[in-house]
Amino acid sequence: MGEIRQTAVRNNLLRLLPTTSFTAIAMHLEFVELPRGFELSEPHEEADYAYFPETGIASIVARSPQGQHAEIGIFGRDGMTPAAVVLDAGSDPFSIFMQVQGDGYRISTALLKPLLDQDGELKSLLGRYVQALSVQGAFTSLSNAVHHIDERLARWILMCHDRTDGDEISLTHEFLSIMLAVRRPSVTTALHVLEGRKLIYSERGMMIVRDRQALEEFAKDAYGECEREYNRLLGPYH
Amino acid sequence: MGEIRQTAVRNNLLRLLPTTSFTAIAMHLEFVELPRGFELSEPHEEADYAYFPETGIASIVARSPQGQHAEIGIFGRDGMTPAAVVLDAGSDPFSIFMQVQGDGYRISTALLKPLLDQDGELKSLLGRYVQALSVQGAFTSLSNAVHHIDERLARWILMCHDRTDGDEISLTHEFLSIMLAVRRPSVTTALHVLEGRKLIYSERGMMIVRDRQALEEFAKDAYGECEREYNRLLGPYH
DNA sequence: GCAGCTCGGTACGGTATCAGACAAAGGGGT
DNA sequence: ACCCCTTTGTCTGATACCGTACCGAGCTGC
Repeated sequence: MGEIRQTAVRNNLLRLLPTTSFTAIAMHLEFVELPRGFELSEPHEEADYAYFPETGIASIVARSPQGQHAEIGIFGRDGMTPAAVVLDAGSDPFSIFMQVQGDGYRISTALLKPLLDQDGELKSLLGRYVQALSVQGAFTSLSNAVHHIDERLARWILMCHDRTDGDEISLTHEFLSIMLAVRRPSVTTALHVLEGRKLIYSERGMMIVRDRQALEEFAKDAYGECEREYNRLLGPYH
Repeated sequence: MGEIRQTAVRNNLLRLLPTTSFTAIAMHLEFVELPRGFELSEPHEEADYAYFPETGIASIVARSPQGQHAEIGIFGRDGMTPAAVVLDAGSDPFSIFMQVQGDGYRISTALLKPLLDQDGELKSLLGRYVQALSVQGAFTSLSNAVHHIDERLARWILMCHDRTDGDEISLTHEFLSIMLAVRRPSVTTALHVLEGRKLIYSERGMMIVRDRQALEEFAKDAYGECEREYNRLLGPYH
């Protein structure tokens, strides 16, 4: 605790805080490992901690009563959870968990809430992030409705790539199929398409981005809008 | 203006405000007609007014660069726009317009912003609404991904029915097809399915809900989650 | 080196939905 | 009454994706 230098922090929200706001929050931040599968918040339960990832990627997943599920957004060092704290909503109906292992800072929600009430800058910053997140959800919705699987896969890879350091993303097809709400074999064939165009390289349990530029062109209509919105609201994060 | 009695107001957010908050905002509220097609806010533009509908239904639509579009949510007397004011985000990338004609109150965003900063109750209430709205978007996303057209149509009709007074909803198939991001003839056949099961009655330019209970059962997995969340956050609105 | 698991590749038939086109029906204006 | 425009109904062929099943390939442990 205690000694966190803001310039050494990688989480974009923490970086963007004014110095005074940062020092106020920093004394309560605790560094934690975030292993794959770690639950940052459970559906309909009030979270004990807010998390600001430094590395790794978290998934936000909605589930229907009958157990259908779809990913509605992801975040890494660009974001935080839970949005419900910022909106004074208590809980939200989503599963939020680490999909790519990493680490980050946490603060008890009991401590974060009063800080939010006192500090307009903090509130505004996190408010803008919540907007960016909900815009991401909206464009996921659009993509689910109108884009083909391979484009949606490309979009998804790009979004992960934005939030990781190297060009390597390690995930199984099974997992990807859940994220995209499609069959597992559909992921396999969609990956083959991308691989055939030399946009990515893929092998058991992981893939490597080979040509990011071309990947963006392939995803074209599916990628970009919510990234532009994030940029407008909170600047670049990588 | 001046003389708006809170008990006579139908907009649920205005109704839920504590009396002091309501009187503070009420003196700036202006009653306006909201004809079909009226733009409550345009993409990437800062809105001049915030709207609190009393009747009618508004659509929130996301557009991709290449002009694909999909509805991500709707609201009527249960909500307001723009969410961006609440989140200190300036604008948002959506088209928001009246899809069923109605009326409501508006207030200049320049006046609403300072009220939000001063009044914690107002801020909390609208924050909770923003959460409800973004949850609605999330479940739209899920529905787009996993549910069949007729279920999505049923969901959509139910959501409209929640926000209107009678059992009658007047919209063309063309319009519906845009909302659901499907072909126009697909709407026609999906409506036939619902009509065949005697859940609705449909004729040129309008439809009538005949058996709401059965409609909910038909939509089953697609309907209910975000309504429960709204209820938890803001109570019933009809 | 073999057993046993997870993960990935592939195949087959089925179907929901699409793209596009066209015709019939309703409704309003002159 | 008529014309015209909007809205709805229907058809044909194509295709993206599904459900299911099965097998091979790659890791891990002993």
